[in-house]
Amino acid sequence: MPTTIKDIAKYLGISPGTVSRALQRSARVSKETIQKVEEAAKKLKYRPNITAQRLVSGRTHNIGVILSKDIREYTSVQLFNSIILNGILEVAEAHNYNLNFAIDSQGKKQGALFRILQNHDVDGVLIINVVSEDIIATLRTSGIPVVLIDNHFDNHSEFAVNNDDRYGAYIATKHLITLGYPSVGMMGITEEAFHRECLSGYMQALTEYGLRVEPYFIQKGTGSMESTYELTRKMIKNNHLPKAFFVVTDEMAIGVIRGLIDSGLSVPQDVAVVGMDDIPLLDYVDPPLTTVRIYIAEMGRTAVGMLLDLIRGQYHGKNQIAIQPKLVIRKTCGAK
Amino acid sequence: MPTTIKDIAKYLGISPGTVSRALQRSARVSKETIQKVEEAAKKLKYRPNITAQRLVSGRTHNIGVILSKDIREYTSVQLFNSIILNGILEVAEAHNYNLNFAIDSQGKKQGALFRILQNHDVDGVLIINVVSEDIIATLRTSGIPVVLIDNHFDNHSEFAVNNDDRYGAYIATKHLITLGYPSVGMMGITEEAFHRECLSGYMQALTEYGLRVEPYFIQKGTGSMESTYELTRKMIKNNHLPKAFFVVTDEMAIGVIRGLIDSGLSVPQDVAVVGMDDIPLLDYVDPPLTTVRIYIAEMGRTAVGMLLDLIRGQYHGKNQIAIQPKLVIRKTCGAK
DNA sequence: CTGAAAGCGCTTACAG
DNA sequence: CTGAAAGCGCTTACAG
Repeated sequence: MPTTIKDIAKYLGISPGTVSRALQRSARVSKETIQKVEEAAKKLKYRPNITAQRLVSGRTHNIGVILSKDIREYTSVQLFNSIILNGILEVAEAHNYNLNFAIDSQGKKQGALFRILQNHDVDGVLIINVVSEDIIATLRTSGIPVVLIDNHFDNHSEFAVNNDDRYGAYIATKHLITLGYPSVGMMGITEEAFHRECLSGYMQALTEYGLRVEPYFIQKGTGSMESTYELTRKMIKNNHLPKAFFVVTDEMAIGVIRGLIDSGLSVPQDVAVVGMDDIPLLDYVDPPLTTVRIYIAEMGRTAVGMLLDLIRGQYHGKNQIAIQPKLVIRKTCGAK
Repeated sequence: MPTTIKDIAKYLGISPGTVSRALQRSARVSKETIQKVEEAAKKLKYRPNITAQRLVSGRTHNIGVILSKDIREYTSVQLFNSIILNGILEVAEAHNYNLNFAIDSQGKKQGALFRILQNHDVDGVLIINVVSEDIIATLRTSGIPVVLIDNHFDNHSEFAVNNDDRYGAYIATKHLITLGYPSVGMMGITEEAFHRECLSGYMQALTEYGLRVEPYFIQKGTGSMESTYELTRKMIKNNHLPKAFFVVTDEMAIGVIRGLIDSGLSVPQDVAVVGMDDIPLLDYVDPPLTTVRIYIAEMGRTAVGMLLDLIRGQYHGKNQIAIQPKLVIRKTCGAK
């Protein structure tokens, strides 16, 4: 049996209430009492029972973290998520908050997600990646503060932290254009909101430098390496290819490069490629991939800060925060 | 204010105790009462207050997960950990357990780790990777069940789940030997227990096939790519190199390969290499790395199962469980 | 089968 | 500055 506040009270011959106040170093308790209590607490190895504290305070000191199913797969999406998690962990830990994880099992009305949402078990919720809309709706009715991370959500009334995809697409495309490639294509993705952002940045660069928009040069993969591999092969077969590609994820960019190489073309000599994410080992893939580095841990950190303020009812910033990415030049863009 | 058990009681004109029992579908409550209560609960949107349940049950339904500092760095260690986490999450979720994370901030006596350990906030603890010994000692005195994962801990009285490193080293070395390489070196690591395991498997293969042991061919890196890069360059400079290497991690294996290539040697023609881990993108590094695949998510799953049994006081298996890895053949071993 | 009561460990008005 | 008491939301012997 762990020591309780009562044990300390009995030990010192004072009341439990006073012990509690002393432990909180309340100004309404004498210095001597505080000291006596602290000594006794140490001696008796007292540790507060958080559960009891939670019950009376109504605060759980838990943050729910909802991940999309994807994280279970062994892909770079997973790594991406795990880095966001690190950022979250860092800040949450500093503020004495615990994290409760749950997977969005798409509609399955049970499991940890359900528990977290409905059982008063969290003070706020962080949602990573795409999660079904009805979960967000459920959350909204529950009144629990929610912050979306990397969620490419259209509704601007949600609190969200994202990579500035538009800007990322813009700098990548611009980089390729200023390198002198006469035509730049974009390999986008079937995820609509995300695609739209990238497209907007891509178009801005094209317009700014007076390049013609060739609709065929804008394709959409599903997110997998295979999808862009096939798309690339198809374009090659049709003999209609830009001199450079901005691809919206590194994994898809590797698919493009493989498609090119397997058709006997070389990168960047025949076609240049720039990806986005900056997943690990890119220095060692062949050829090393130039990409747009997303500051994912920073996204996590920012989101927790926002959520904590929201929980305390003192967030006054913008609903949507976009973190600026940065170009990382390696070999596939052809820059010397 | 959320609905409580009292609200339901008042609404139905029965006592809170009966409501509680009905909600648990106790056999000692009439079928009609159970039905009435369930309907009322639904109608009033009742959700149990987990905190209160915890206070009375004494069970937190939380599992503490302690990670080493490493996870904050953007390396494959991190990915490795994140995959273990997936395995953990999967099983914990299925059993309605939450996860509480903490970073081992090496001796810093505060933060989430401290909270988790001392505040009755978890029913059991999972420790991933190397954690300082005194934390394990603290845990042991607390009486909370602990399972180590990927911890390469010497003390066989601890509960632990690990990769079978000895076996991994054995199959890798054996593979290289049967491919016909006359000498096989091992690039080990400064982490002692881990190194010893690998060495034992490596030696077993050498002995079994009657290969001579050349002490200079057994080196130790720190874990980083750079460390093995330098070691390899040094061996080349000394003009004393085996025809093949088993390297205990993929990241270090890539360091070896870079060292070889930067010295004008080719892989696997001049020197073959086999790594261990099977981190992502290995198909696309140059040349694609043959490796020993570790089933890391499985390690996580196994560990949670063990911990849950331990918590319930009904674990009767072995203290140490080793998960068997598998050889994944790509290009660097030179197998056709 | 059901109710009244005590209790889990803590906090916090309310008196004094 | 301190004590006695009520209460957070639930569970569970104990009676009946």
